[in-house]
Amino acid sequence: MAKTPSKPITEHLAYLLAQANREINRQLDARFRKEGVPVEQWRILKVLSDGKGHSMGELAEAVLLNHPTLTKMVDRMVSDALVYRVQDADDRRKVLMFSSDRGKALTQRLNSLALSQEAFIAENYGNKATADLKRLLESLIEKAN
Amino acid sequence: MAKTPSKPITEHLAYLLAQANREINRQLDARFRKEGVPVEQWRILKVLSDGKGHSMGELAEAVLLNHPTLTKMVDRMVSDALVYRVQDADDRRKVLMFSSDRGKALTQRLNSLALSQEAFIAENYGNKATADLKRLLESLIEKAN
DNA sequence: TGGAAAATATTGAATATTCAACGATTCCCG
DNA sequence: CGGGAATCGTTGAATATTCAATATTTTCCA
Repeated sequence: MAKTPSKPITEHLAYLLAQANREINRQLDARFRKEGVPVEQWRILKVLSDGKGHSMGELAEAVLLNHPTLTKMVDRMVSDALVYRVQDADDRRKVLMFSSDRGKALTQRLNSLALSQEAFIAENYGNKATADLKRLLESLIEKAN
Repeated sequence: MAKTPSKPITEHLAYLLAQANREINRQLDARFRKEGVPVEQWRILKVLSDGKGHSMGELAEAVLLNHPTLTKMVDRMVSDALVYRVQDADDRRKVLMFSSDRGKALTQRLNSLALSQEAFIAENYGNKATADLKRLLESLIEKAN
């Protein structure tokens, strides 16, 4: 009886996603290095950049962090005067997060770095491939929920 | 002058990858729950399942962990008698990792859980979409290196 | 050949994340 | 209305990850 060669890990979707995510995230992190900001903080700032207050729960969902992790990351950002908390008057269990002026200024610089990465990818990987990939990812995410 | 509405975060490739990765990884983790093994350990076991010894450096690369993290995870797996270390006779700086019998048995159970997830995805998301997505991810990873 | 530089893995300290429990507030229904 | 259940966010302890430094071995070239 022959050994059944199991499917290589590199053919698993879960692995390919992890690998691609790691690589792209690393490149983005490298660009953000000079601002000294992790990618997660950019996500937070970006979500808050609409000027509306967002609750911690909303934020956690949007920026792909679980609650305690977000709480502590926000603590750091408050220390850095990038964001601030306001208790929601309508539902006093909630805390609404806002971006400070300093946070907004940083957001713009980070946005620009992120856009430049997007442009770099589109150029090296191809516009069509990039668009196709995004579409497939969106659809996977939708199905997975 | 109108406010320039910045590109929503959900349109950034980096974000879509992070989101998809998080979701798929969660589902896989949920399946592995009953074995009490994190996804990273499955990757390690899977790479070692060829029976050849793999150095820590090789492994770290293959399983998407950096060296110190891998060292400590391997420590835990050695405690659990899933893997063991052997100093490489040809290059004594290196340590070769091997899977124990217990590790191999666990690997099979995990492989089966992972395959069932793959099947589930292929079914719900579509065979063609899954294949296309994998192809695009492989190509992105290749370009990104 | 000798020895500086590179490669490999680990360690310890600092940092970050997670899990479970908690406190406060709101919801809901009997 | 009253009070138990659910929701929201935070905290503290346990765990995991990362960064910088280290020890060991090999490589290589002067």
